[in-house]
Amino acid sequence: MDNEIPTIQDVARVAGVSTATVSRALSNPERVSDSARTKVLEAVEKTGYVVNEAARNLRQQRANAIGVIAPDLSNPFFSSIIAGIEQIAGPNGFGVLVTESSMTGQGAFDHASLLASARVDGFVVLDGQMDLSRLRNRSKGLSQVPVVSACEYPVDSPAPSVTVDNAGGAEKAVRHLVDLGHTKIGHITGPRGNVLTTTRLEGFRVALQSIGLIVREDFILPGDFNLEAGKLAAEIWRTMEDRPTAMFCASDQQAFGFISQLSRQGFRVPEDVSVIGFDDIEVSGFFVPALTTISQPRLELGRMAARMLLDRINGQSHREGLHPQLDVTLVVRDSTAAPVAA
Amino acid sequence: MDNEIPTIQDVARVAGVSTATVSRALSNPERVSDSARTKVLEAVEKTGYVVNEAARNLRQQRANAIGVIAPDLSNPFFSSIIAGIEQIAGPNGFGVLVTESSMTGQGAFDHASLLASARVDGFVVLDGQMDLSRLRNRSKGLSQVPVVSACEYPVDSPAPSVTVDNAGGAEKAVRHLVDLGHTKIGHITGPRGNVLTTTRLEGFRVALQSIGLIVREDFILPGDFNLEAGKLAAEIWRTMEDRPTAMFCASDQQAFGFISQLSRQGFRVPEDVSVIGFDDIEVSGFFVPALTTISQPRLELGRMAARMLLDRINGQSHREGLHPQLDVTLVVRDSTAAPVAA
DNA sequence: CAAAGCCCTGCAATCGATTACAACGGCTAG
DNA sequence: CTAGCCGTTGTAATCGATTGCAGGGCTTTG
Repeated sequence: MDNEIPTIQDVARVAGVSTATVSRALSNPERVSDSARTKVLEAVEKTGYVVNEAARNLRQQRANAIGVIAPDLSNPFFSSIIAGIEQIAGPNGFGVLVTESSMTGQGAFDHASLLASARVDGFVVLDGQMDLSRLRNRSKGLSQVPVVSACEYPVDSPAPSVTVDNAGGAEKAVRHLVDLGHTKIGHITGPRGNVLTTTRLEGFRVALQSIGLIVREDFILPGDFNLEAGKLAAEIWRTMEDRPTAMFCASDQQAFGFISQLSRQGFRVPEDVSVIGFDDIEVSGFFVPALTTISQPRLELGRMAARMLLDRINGQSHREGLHPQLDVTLVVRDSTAAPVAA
Repeated sequence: MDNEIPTIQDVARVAGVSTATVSRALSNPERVSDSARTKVLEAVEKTGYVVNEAARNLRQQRANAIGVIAPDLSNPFFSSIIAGIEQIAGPNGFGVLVTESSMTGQGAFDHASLLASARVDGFVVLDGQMDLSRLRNRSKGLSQVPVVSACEYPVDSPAPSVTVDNAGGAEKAVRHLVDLGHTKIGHITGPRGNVLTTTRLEGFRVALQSIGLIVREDFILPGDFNLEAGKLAAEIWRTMEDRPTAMFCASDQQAFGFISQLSRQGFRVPEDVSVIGFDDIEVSGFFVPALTTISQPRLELGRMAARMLLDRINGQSHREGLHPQLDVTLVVRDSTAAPVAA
């Protein structure tokens, strides 16, 4: 077996045609004759030819790859989205380069350089804090840098984005708790400055008001999306004189931290306090108690973001609108129940 | 601001030197004069030049990227490893392309093609079931295809790998349970045919025997690493006439599924049965009850795999041995306790 | 029957960086 | 004083695929 990698020259020689014909036969099959096409395909089969992407990328001035900028790779929430991106990008011939936002500025891996260096044709950004303004444009015809925000998004950016209905999710959560009979409902927020934090908080406020309940500011605890934040919030809840009987958490992880810490202190969920999360990550259905939560279509989020980005890269503009918003659904499990009569 | 991307020609013109000098000044700074170097660096600064990777890759016949083949992207266990790979690859100028094994054969994204097409220089394989034999060699000087297995590994492959001491972990788990006073210890295995499954099972057997306990085959339940498998095992445990008082689970996720299902049926952990997991994923410390488990250094696993692969790609051979094995540690939390006196 | 058009194909330029080779100036040693 | 060497620099070939342009053969049309 020959160990050398065959080039288009080899294929051309075997097929008895020019390299131009080989190239055309492979990328524009309808532009060559039937006989040429079959000869080329046979030669490709025989030689085991695979296109050299580096050469193609150089000539075509595109990378056939997209970058994904995620804030935290170890968070299971993001990995599903990335899987969704993969599902679309791969079959379209695009590679997916994953980077953590925290890597910015590390050697040649600054994200701006990643684009400028022709390594990727665009980005899916999962981190709302990213400063997109520094990205330079590489592809000539495009009016804007090919970037699509998913999930989180910078508030003032003109970049297209795909998100979920965060306010609607908050409302569904509140309504569920109210339906169970709760009136003293608290909220643990996400990190300060995050769009998801503000939209979910706002949705929470609006929902309470529209139902006719007053919003108690002391029931709104500052937090983060991670486990630790839930734990800290639990400590605060414990010391409150007048406690909420139900908590709407900004993320499932946060809810886990909250429940975990309460259990450790001898409280029980949902008997002592109902808890509802947001995200519906895989483990939520298997937590103890199984977590009631707002389910996000994470895979679809990634798939749609990838589709939108590929469209932009290919010059087609917003097939599905500039800012599609996906629906979320309430998943009722065991962490919420009617409040015990006082 | 000029919207065109500057090339090495532009830098050469601004600096008043040839492109060769620019190239040398950037990649072999010691081979040019001080004056030339400063002129070049200033010109780079002024133009905002970033090397075109496609051109470099074509000329140098390498991609400056590595591929990661993971069985399941949504499993949080793998994402940490990928983060570790990123940490090493990025600062070394290597991109990281992530693919799921399930994508194999989808369009141009067959993994063999990925290598042959000069998109990546090598692979970190996280899936022990992968057939590595089909990968073709691209880089001339190398004796073997640059592949490093991490975590899981094909049993008969000559490829280097970095793993953890699975048997040792199993032994630590068993010893912990025995120390607590358990004698009836069961095990839920991983998926059939997986190396981790067999080494952990074997470690479990050996540990029991060396302590002087007999291995009860009916206490060994077949499973998988996922949540669902734990749930199924719980159903079996429930129907057993003579139940183990402690279960060693092949993964944390599996342990969650097991505990979750038992709770739902009214059993309590660790009062009715002690449970110990394997992996120590982030949520384990926040489960209810907090999970006792064997902790794997996942980030370090990824970092070391990346280092080994980069060494191989650069022609240096196995700086740290062909098959390093990292230690695991026992983390005692609340899911294990002494058995209640019968 | 000739002019015009179309389809298919090949030639050769091109993308942007790296690098083998040659040239050149200055220095040292004989 | 000159041959030889070294350090520095530039010229131009090179990587492999794509694609503008032109030419050859065939069909269509006036």
